[in-house]
Amino acid sequence: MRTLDPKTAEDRKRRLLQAVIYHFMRTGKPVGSQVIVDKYNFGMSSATVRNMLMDLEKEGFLIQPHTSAGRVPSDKGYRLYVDSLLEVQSLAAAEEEGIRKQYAARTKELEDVMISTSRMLSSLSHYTGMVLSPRLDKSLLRRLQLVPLSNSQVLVIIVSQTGLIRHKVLQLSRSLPAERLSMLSEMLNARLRGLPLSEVRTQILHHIEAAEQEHSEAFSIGRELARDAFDLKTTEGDLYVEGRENIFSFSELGDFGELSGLLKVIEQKNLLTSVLEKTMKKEGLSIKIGAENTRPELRSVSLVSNTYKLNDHTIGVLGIMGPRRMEYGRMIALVEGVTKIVNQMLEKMVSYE
Amino acid sequence: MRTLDPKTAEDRKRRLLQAVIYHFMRTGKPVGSQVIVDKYNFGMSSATVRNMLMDLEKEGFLIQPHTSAGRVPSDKGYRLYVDSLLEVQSLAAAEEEGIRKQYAARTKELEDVMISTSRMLSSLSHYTGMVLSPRLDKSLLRRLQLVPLSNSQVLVIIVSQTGLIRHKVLQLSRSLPAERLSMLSEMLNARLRGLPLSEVRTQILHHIEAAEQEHSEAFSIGRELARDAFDLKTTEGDLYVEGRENIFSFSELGDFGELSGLLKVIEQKNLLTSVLEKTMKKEGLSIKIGAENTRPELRSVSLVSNTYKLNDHTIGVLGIMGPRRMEYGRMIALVEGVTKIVNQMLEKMVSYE
DNA sequence: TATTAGCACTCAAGCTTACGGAGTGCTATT
DNA sequence: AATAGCACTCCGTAAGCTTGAGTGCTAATA
Repeated sequence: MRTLDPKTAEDRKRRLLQAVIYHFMRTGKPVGSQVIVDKYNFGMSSATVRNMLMDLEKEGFLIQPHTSAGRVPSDKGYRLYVDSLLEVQSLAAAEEEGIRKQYAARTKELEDVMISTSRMLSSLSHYTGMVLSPRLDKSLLRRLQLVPLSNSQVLVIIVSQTGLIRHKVLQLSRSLPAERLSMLSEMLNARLRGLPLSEVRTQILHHIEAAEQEHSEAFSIGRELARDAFDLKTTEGDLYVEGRENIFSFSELGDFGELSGLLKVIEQKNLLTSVLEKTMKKEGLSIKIGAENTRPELRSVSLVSNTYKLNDHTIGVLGIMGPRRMEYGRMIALVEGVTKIVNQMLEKMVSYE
Repeated sequence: MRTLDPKTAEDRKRRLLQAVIYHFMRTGKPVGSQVIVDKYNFGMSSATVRNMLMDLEKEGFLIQPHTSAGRVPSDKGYRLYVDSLLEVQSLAAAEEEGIRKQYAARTKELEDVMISTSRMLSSLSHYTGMVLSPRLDKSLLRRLQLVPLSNSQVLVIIVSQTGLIRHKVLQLSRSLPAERLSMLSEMLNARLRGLPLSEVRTQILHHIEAAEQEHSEAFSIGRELARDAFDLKTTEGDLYVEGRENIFSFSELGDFGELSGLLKVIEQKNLLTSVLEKTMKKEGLSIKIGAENTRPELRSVSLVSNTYKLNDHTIGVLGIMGPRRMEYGRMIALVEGVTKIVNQMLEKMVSYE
């Protein structure tokens, strides 16, 4: 049995890589040939292992921090590990049920779901949990309500089909009696319901123009509505982040500057939002390992995220950010499990309509 | 002129302390006797300065990190500095006008004011800006509106006199036609307006009981309203924090653990809220230096905060968190200036009513 | 021909030593 | 009371040394 079947040899190399990555994930220290021999039963000497490690390094799956140190997985190594070596676990039924219960009953509106979800992701992973909520302008209008606050102020309430609730105070240039306002509210509500919010703006103007003859005051409020309340530039998806403090435990306390850069990205909503939005481009699970993230500040972390949807339309992303050496298996299972639950909750929420 | 008037001597010691603190604030390094002689014109030799420094240390105003190092101000030293040495500057009129403009026109509701204010504090101080918004249960009800979302769901909108807007989705146990709901909405609105929100809950039940004979359905929704929407335990003052990332530049990159603890406090809303609430107990400017903060994690930072009010009632706090060696003069002026502006804005907002 | 044992080599990390500099406290002097 | 002078302390840094884990290569082996 001297000569090995090349397939077997290749297979063994894979298993070795897997062992190295696995060990590194647990310890965080470069892995040497001796440890492999000691702790994993490959039935060969350290010298042989070393030869194979050299091969793996030449192929780019491993990296030596410096000559005569053990090996550390490269991004490419992790990638292979994630893509093929890993048998994807799924959340145990009991575990999933547990999560479901945690959501409790108080998730009637979308914001609650978002908050609970980011908490859940963070506390179960011990990393940082993130959820990007649906963009308002992509949602359909479920209800529009004008509430008089004073002679010259109106509170505009916008409820989207997805359960997002937004409000905005409008300063009127001319006053409007309460009864007229509530009529207007009903009128607009009836005509605009079900429209995408991005179209509401132009539709308001349209309807208002038609009504202009009848009630000139409607014209002015309509213009203000369209301009201020439905100016959706500012209504990009909201970001919910939980467990930022965990980056201290997982950032490998490398150097200070790196940590600081990471913090800066995590603290700034717009930066993190744009990162997440990128992963939303294609539906489904996304894993970004180290430098696969475009932002250089994120080169030492990995992102596991998934899109969630409603009526077969992708409407948002959720996921976790952790160290590159995370237990991808568990994390993938977690993110997928939570996504599943969120999808179901959203569906249920809309069906109440 | 050998023998000095004791008053003059004391005065000179004060000025020396001031110089040490001033210098330390700029450089962050322990201050030695030589530097004082070189850069500040006290007209005496380093030996004399050393003697005085020893006195100041014995009195507890200065600390030596270790034998044969320069001196560093103690909390007590900063305290004296702040309390008496410091001539409080006020914001230049032009500067104040600049801030006022920054607030822009889009601050019609309270939340906008809070957000803008925390941003303002952070960006002008380069530290971390914080605002604690009024507690909802302490405010008066300005408007209550029920909006039908579906047969079994009602959106409850609560607008406080201070301009706080809260919403809550209510799941009804029995359905209610839209017209009846809007009548109920108007009825409650008329009767409850102006009441403190903390009383609204019991009042709802009261009014509902009276109406029970007429409309039994009102009873059930009223109970749900009182139980869910006006359960104000969860409505403690909201916290707005901006510029967390700045703690990296001011935390003197001491040791890692300290920074991590600080981060943890800053990240957790409830912790930071309770810290700020403490400073709210007595009205007016509050300066907490280092260990004067009860939380041990905050022992290396200082807090400059001020209460803001409406109708002579303290309703919230705003302030900054920075390094102990901050320029207290400028920071105090900043916090006071911003408070003044916020007070005025709040007054104006309520007057729209 | 794949594997192994053996060996020389490398490098990071930790420890010791040396030393310059900043700063002090004390004492004798003015 | 203020100062000059001096011995001393301690930090920080750099240089040298040792240790140990780990490597790559080569020659022997089954």
